[in-house]
Amino acid sequence: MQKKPRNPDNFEIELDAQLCFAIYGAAHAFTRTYKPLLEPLGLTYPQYLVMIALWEEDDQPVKAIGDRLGLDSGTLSPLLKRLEQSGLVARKRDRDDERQVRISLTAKGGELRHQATGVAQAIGKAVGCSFDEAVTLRDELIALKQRLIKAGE
Amino acid sequence: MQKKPRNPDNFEIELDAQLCFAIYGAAHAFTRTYKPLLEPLGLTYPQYLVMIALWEEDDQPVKAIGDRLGLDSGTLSPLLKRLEQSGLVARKRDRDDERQVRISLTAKGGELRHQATGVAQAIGKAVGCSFDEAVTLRDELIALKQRLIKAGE
DNA sequence: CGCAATTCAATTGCGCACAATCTAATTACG
DNA sequence: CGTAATTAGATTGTGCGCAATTGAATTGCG
Repeated sequence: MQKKPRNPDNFEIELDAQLCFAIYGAAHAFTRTYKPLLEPLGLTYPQYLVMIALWEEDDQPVKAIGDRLGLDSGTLSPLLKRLEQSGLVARKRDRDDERQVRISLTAKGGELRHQATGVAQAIGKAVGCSFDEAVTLRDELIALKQRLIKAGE
Repeated sequence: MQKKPRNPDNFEIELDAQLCFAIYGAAHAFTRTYKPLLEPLGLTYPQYLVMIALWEEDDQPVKAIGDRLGLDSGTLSPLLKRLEQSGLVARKRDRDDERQVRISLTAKGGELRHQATGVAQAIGKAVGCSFDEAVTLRDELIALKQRLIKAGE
């Protein structure tokens, strides 16, 4: 894969686009790998992320979950309603600040954590690289994300 | 960031989940970075990917574009209709195999390529890492994607 | 105190992403 | 040859992801 100078009359995908495309593809590959593992739990991948956030710390406001996952209320409101309908979480207004809706795990939602342990193991196997490699890649991606966010002010 | 053995009664996000989450976040950061750059061109990011594919090789069947980008007809059909309505591409049945719909650039679609040169430059700047770093990261991601796909048979 | 600005969540609208299903065209095979 | 299997694309339905708007609650400031 050689790098040629940009030539508007002889277009090639630039490295930046290749990198972006590689991330795009890897992200989709991840969600596709998670899908069959999460299906028995009745969760989609973004719902699983929300459950992880709640397993780490129960009874959080929507805003806190959104900050953690980088999602806004337009995404979370319907998603949380579906989790509520599945009987995994409860939604109640904070008494001290009635603007906030606090999300808490139901007994069923808390127990799902045990069924989910197999998921991480299966993913670890599918990732198929060493611990150190995974750490490095994770940190590079986090750094890249930070630079992109910073570049966008 | 220390690694502790898995303990179902004291849950922590596993490295695999952290890696997945990092990719998820980086992918979103990329699309957010592209968004304001592509807006003046009247393109979304997936539409931009399709245009790149067509700038590389004009007059492709939907299937070929889908294979290139990892998208199916359920995603591409409406997307291509929008590109057609924007006057950037034309859709016509292949005469030799009427199952296929060939997508070709209009004059307007071809010219858009010149306006798009600034996009890659801006992304390159936002990515903010060296050429070698970007190459390495790209290749690691491609390898990871391949392993994930392979693990899913 | 009282009004303006801010914050939080919900809602609306648009555009992917993908499974499942459908139709039409082509190819394979007995 | 003719039927079955395959292939291409479109359609439908569900669920994100995000911008923009709304409405209610809270905070800040004169």
